Amino acid sequence: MTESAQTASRQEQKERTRQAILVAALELAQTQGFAQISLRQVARHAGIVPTAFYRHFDSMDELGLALVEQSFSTLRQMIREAQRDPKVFENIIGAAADVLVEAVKQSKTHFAFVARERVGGSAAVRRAIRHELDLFVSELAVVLARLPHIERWSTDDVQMVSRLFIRNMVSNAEEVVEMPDGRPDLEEKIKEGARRQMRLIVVGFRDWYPAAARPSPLNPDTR
Amino acid sequence: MTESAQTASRQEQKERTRQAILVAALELAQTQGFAQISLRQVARHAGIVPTAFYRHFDSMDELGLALVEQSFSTLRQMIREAQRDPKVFENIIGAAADVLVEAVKQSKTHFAFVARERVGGSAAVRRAIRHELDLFVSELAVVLARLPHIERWSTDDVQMVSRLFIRNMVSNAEEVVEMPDGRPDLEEKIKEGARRQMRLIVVGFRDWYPAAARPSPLNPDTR
DNA sequence: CAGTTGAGTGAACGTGCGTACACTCAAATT
DNA sequence: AATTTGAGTGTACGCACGTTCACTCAACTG
Repeated sequence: MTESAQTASRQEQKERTRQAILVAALELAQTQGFAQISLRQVARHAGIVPTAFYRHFDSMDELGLALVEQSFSTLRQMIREAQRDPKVFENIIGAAADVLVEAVKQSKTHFAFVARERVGGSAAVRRAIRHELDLFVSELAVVLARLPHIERWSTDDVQMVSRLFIRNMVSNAEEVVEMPDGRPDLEEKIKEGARRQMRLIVVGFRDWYPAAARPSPLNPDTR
Repeated sequence: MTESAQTASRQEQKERTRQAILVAALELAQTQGFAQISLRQVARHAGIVPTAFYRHFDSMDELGLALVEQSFSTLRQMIREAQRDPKVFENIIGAAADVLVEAVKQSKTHFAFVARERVGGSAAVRRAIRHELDLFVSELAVVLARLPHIERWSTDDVQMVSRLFIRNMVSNAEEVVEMPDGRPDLEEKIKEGARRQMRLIVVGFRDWYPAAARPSPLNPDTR
C-alpha cells in the first residue's frame, strides 16, 4: 500500500494545486473576464490561501500567460490529432468546421479566455495571444501552400487567405463560446456558417486567381 | 459683454461636465479597458469629485451604455455622409475601405472602446454593442439587397454576406485601432487588405450563387 | 533518524474603491 | 428681492484588494 496510493508526492501535489489555480482562474474568467478577477478570488476558488498563490505564479499576469500557453497547446494537439485522419484532406472545410466546433465545445473555458483577453486583457496577455495567433496563421499558410489549387499562389496571397481563415475561425469560436448549452441547432447553424465562409473564401480565391497575369493578381486596382 | 461670454447656463455647464466624463472614460479605457477603470479614476480625470459623478450617471455601467450609444451614432453619421457621395456606388468596396479607415482614425477612442468592450466588457455593455452591430448587419443587408448582382439572392444569404462584411469590418477596425500613429504605410496595407477581403466575399458569392438550382444554394452539402 | 526544504497558513498592513450623507453657493424661478 | 433647485464638495464608512512576514508541518534528503 505504500506506493502509488492516494497521498501524492510533493511535486504531484504542487502540480495539482497549480492546475486547481488554472482551472479556478478559467472558471472565474468565464463570467467576469480574466482582467477583472482578483488574486484573492482565484485563491479562494482554488481552495488555497491568497499567499499560497505566489508559490505558483509571481502575479496574475503570469497566470494569464500560463493560461494562454495552455489554451493554445490544447488547440494545437487537437489539430494535430485531426490531421492524422486522412479523411480531412478529402474535405478540409467540413473537417475544419467540425474540429472547430468540437474543440471549442471541449475546452470552452480556454477558448472563452482567449477570445476575451485577445482584445480586452492586460497588455502582456494580449501580446501573447496575438503572437500565438500569428503563429497559427503561418502554420496554416504552410499547410495551405501544399494544396492542389493553391500551390502556385504567391506566398503573400497564401498568407492573406490564411489570415482570413484564422480570423473567421476566431470569430466563429467567439460565437460557439457564447452559445448557450444544449442547443445543437445553434451549433449546427454555426458550423454551417463556418463552412459557408470557408467555401466562400476558397471559391473566391480560386476563381479570382487565374484571372490575372501578374504574380499577385489581387493587388492592382481591378476595381 | 454681458451676453454670450464665458460663463454658461446651468444646462450648458452640466452638459459640458457630462462630456468631460465621457471623454475621460474614453481616454482611460484606451489604455486599461473600460471594465477595469473605476468611477473615481473617471471623476479625477474629468476634474470632478467622485460623488458628482452620480449627478450624470447612476453607475459605471450606464456610462458604458452612453459610450456605446455615442460611438455608434458617430459611426452612423459618417456612413450617412459617405452615402451622399454618388461615387461610392460606383466603387462600393473602395469607398467602404476608405470610410472604414478614416472613420476609425477620426474617432479612434470610440472604436477602441467598442472593439474591446464588445467581448471584454460588462454584460450590459457587451449586449448593447452586440445589438448595435446586429442592427448594422440588417441595415447593410438592406443596402446590399438593392445591388445589381445581389437582388435575386435569398434574404438569408444576403444577411449572411452582410454578417461577413460587418465581421471583417470589425476585425479591420481592431487593426486600425492598434495601428501605431503616423504609419501611413500600415494604414494603406490595412485598407488594401480590407478591399481584398471584400472583393473576395463578393466574387465568391457571385460565382457561387448561380451554380445551384435551389433558392438557397449554399445550404446543402455540396461539399 | 536528524535536518532541510518548501507548499500552504493566518494575521496584519496600507490603499483605493463605491457609496451615503450633510454641505455650499450660484443660477433659475417666483 | 426672497426662495428653490441642483451641480459640485468634503468627510467618512466599510470592504476587498495585493503584498509582507513569521509560522507550521509533512515530504524529501543525506
